[in-house]
Amino acid sequence: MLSKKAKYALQALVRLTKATPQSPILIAELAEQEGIPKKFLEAILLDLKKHGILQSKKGKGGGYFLGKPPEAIAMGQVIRILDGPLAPLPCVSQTAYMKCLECRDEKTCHIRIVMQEVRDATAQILDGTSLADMMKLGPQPRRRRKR
Amino acid sequence: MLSKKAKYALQALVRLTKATPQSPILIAELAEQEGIPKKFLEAILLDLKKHGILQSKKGKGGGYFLGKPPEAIAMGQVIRILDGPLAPLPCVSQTAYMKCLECRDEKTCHIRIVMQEVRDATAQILDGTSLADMMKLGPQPRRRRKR
DNA sequence: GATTAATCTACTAATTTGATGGACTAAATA
DNA sequence: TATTTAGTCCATCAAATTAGTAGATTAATC
Repeated sequence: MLSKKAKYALQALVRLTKATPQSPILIAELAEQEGIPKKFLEAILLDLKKHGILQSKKGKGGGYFLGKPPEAIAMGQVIRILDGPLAPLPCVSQTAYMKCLECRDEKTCHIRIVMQEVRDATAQILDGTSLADMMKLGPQPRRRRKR
Repeated sequence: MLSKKAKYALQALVRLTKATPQSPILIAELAEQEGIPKKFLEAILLDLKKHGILQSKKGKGGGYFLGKPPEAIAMGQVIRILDGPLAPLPCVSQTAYMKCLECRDEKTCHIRIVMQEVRDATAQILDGTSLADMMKLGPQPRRRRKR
């Protein structure tokens, strides 16, 4: 389940596709429009900034805007920043692999094999969908992407 | 991320494929073999029993065994029992749908559309894989199932 | 009726999640 | 350069969830 943090982040990013370095959007504005506690959103945006997803300007006329083109911002990356690995088990994570403590033979662990499939399917969708892709989506489901 | 509860449940179920009504397996035995706190496992098995996944016998010669054939036990069902809906957002859950509070138009919510894809892909794998299927899996990935 | 083993009730501890308050820093501008 | 604006940093907090424990009870077998 996605945390509120990640969901707020995605909501904010959708809004921020309308921002530019010349006309950034205020935290307060985003918070109000999306019904997100301002202080909470503040921490989220800062986190995204530290990972290069966003940039910001201080002082009058300041605010937030995208740190790179929406084509280069993958949903998977955003969710990992806020919620950690996509994998349902640490032993199938690509970005934060950790061996199961008592798992004697990982290669034949039945549970692991299924969870690996789940992780791959999830990652394929989320890493294969950029912010730009998402903005283009309509009510009709699309065909599965290749990569 | 799968909870320990769900992971323990799956581990126990793998072991329980070896049990029969005539020779059930003890909670204590399962707990020791899998390194699961006994009392914790107790609650998990009871929960699975209440949902028809397991059956049990009390007294000497008692223990747990599968409540239905392993072909009829879907991974998705087990995980839902222990961890709740598979969906990353309540608004894309088939089994526990809940509208987002401030989402004005669900049909065009970009986030929802992507999360719907994730839920569908996850459910396809987990509801399409029975305990029997899982036991058959080897290190080689299989082709995606139809349903 | 003694033993075995699951069941039920009720906690408790630890961790994570969601959120808040206030001081501090950098940029713009009057 | 003083003031205002708006992001940054730090510390803390409450609620919820997750993980685990304790002890009494019930049902089956010998």
